[in-house]
Amino acid sequence: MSKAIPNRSEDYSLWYNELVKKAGLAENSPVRGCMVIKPYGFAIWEKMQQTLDKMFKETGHQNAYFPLFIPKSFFSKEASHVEGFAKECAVVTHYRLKNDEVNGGVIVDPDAKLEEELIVRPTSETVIWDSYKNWIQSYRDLPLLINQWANVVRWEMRTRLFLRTAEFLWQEGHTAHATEKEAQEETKQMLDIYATFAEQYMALPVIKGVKTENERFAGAVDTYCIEALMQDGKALQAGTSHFLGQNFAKAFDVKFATREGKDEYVWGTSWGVSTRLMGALIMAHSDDDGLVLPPNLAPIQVVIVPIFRKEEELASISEAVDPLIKALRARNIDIQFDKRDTHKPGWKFAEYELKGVPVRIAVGPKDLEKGTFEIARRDTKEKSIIQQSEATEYIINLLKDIQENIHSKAVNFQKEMTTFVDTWEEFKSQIGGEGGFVYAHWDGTSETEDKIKNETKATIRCIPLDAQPEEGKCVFTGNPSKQRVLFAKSY
RNA sequence: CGGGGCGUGGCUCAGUCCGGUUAGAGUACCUGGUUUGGGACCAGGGGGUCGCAGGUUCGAAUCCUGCCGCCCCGACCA
Repeated sequence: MSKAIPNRSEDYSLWYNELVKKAGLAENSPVRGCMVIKPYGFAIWEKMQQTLDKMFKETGHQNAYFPLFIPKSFFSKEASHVEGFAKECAVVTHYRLKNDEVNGGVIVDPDAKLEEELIVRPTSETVIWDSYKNWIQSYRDLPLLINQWANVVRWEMRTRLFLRTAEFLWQEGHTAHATEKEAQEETKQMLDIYATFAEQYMALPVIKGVKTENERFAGAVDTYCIEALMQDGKALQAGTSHFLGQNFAKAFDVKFATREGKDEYVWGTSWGVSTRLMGALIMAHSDDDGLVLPPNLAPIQVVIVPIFRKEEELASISEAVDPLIKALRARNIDIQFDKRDTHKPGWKFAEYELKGVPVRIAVGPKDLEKGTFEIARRDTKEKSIIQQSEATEYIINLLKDIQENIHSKAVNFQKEMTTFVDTWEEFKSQIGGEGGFVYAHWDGTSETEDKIKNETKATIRCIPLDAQPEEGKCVFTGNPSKQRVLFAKSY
């Protein structure tokens, strides 16, 4: 059997790239830095969307939609925000094309210059807060809990499928509250939702924490994040939740009348996850044979591959699997019966492994004779012969078991790749070697953080929320520190 | 924007240094047959502006000049 994808340990980024393409998730588009998400990849994203959307609505949020274009002037209202995004904005300057009389083709009509340029949103804080000014008058209008599913554009210098593309799909929540405490609670609630989603659906353990000043979102008072560890020992920021304080309220003049009749600025939050989660899902669990999808997010959870020579054989196989298909569908399992005669069984086995389908059932003449199914699990590659009458319950339990197994495998990996270091030598050799999560003391200054980054490429991923206070000395300067922070090389 | 590499059927690439039959292979695709419990085999077939433009030459994928595009490493970042 020829290898469909490169070996994971030999060249991780080549492996990742080929896997994304071969599994039919996405490909590079002719448009610079953009990607085409193919049906199978989009089906996974849709499952993520549905799950997250439900969690948002259960916590009182509503969806809305705001414009793609943002007038340039909106950006100048929050100084640190514009500074953070200025270098990566796509700008619309004209609104019309015309025929090129000289060279043929079309040119931008110089007469159609916009009076004010429009920025293609890199994030929507500014347009949304501009609306909030009109939506919020009194404490009765609060809290305002809005989410939007949208695309955004950031003109990145270098792109990578799912992990960093010039255009990406995401969800951005933007909330306004009467009190600082309530906004803080919202920020943390959404971080918890992201962490729960990562753990329970993506089977991905994450570290919750707060960003240092260097890594903070432009315009935020505090940026909280979840950090995940990939199989090559690099960290990936999988989601962020920002406490905005009153920064945007002040910039866009969003005030409300309190019960006491006083005018006050509202308190804001914003939070988002993107198609980058797809990258995390792929990199965290996949192996040299392809994707390994957690059952809770797999578009196809169970596939049936019939093994047959003649039409009659397929007919009797269909008859045998029909009750199983009905029973599993009744239990909300996504099951597919691949009766195509254009591909051989072996080809299908390899294909569904590449696509990460958690459970595969093979049914042939031998099974029909014995009244059995051959049931194979993607995560461990184990095969079992199961009586047809017991198959439904077996598969339902197996899906649960696979979900748990993928999760605990990722938990163990993260544990093995987590080290606590106290000396600069250890720090350098750990980061330069196998990488992983490195907990070390830090003196709390941006200067030290920058120096460590310049020397080792490692950054502070976050100051973990659940870290125990611990007296120590900064691994770089030796200055006093009160708790360890999480270092790693990152994507 | 700096440093490196590469543009040849859909995909992966050989051929380029040292110019010379009709430009090749693997894979994918189409047809027929044999196959079908782990990416089948045999036979036949279709598909190429050799990135673009110009130049040198009897002759250019190959040499020269200019341009364009892509990938990798950095800086930047969800």
